[in-house]
Amino acid sequence: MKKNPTQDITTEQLILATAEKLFLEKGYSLTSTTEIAKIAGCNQALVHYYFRTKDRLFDAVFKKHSTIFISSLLQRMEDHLSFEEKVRKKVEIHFDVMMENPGLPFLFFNEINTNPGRLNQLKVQIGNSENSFISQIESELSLEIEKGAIRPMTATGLLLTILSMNLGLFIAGPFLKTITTMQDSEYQNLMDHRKRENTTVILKSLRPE
Amino acid sequence: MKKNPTQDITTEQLILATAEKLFLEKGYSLTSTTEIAKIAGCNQALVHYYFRTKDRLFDAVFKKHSTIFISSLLQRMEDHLSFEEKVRKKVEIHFDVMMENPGLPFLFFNEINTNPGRLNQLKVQIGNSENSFISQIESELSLEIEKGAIRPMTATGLLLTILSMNLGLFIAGPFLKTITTMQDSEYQNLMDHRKRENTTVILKSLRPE
DNA sequence: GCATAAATTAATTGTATTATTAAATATACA
DNA sequence: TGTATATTTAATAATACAATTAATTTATGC
Repeated sequence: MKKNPTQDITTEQLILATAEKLFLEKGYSLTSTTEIAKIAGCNQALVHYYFRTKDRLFDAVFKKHSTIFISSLLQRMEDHLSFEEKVRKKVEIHFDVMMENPGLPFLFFNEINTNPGRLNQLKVQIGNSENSFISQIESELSLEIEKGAIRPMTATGLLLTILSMNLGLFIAGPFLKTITTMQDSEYQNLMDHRKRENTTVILKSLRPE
Repeated sequence: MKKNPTQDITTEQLILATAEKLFLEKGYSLTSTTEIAKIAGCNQALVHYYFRTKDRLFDAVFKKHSTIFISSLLQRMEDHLSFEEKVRKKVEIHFDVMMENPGLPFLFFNEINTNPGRLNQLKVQIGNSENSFISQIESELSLEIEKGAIRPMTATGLLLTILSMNLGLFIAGPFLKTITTMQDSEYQNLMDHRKRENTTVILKSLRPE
């Protein structure tokens, strides 16, 4: 069945992995099935044999990564944590996922602008998990607000702040890196620092008065 | 010289305007010179007659919009304003510019990922204006920090926070709008609210302790 | 009005791309 | 071993695109 039985990865998986890499780097339209095949080291027709169309192939990649992204944002935190610790950890986890998948915002953003239809498949995913982080912190949040420990806001609003800060940084970061010709190590330092900074900003934004 | 002398807009300007619209909507690679010509109502060769290559045409669009974007972020505020008022106004101006040019982040972001070389031309632009907002607030900021009115941070760091928050929102916003099938008016309300929210978050993030 | 230059078009070239088809090769399995 | 099935390839069709060329139309200055 397999041509190269020494490797335990199938050709199909190899094609998918290659496509993943290229789509994340350059987006849908700048990536050709020819290039995917070339880099994967197989015939171009094979890409279509396994995935029929470029669009379906992209879809496979998109599904996988949207799941990573969405769940990092919406997953519940451990219940025993305090409210502030939940928020802090949420920021950090979301940040780390983006750090590990720097191509992710690009993939998403590109799709919103060029093919918003593809986002529809996310509705189900998000609808299902809506009673996750948001519903988890909702009651706790209104309690803190009543106590006067936190200024009035909604759970969704808080989540949007977290998303904005982290997402914005991962868009602005590469931009900054490019125009200031920063070294990789410098960039790493910057991002480490901004992770702490983003957490600080968000936690401070909760304060009342 | 002009085919249609009743309009005071030249064909060249019309082509540029059409290209602007399409590039902002769909990015470089999904926009063809054929489509530009079609929508502008002229022959495709004319696009190349005026701008030689698609790349140069894009460059013209990019230059124009990058100037808008960069200067909204780096321009000095009126000197007479208090420090807090300077920050507040900076957030609002930057926000408003993005609101008026919703395609702008996409244009930039796309270029970073697909053709970082084009960003080099921004270096000069940014280098020149570096002694603008940042240098304007730098001394004032360190004064406030010494007084203990603001927690320790750099002017660049503060600007990055502003950029992150606003940019992030304008990426996350369309995403939210799409997956929640929001009406335009609802979206407008959301953004109005988030403008105030972003300002609040950023001003709160200055607080010491 | 006429010559010159500018603006515009039709036609075409070369290339890249997605997708399909039919043939070839490898694998499984009985 | 032999046959069915899965995998892989070469070849190619169909299309879209950027860019060029030569010809045509339109405007301008004299």
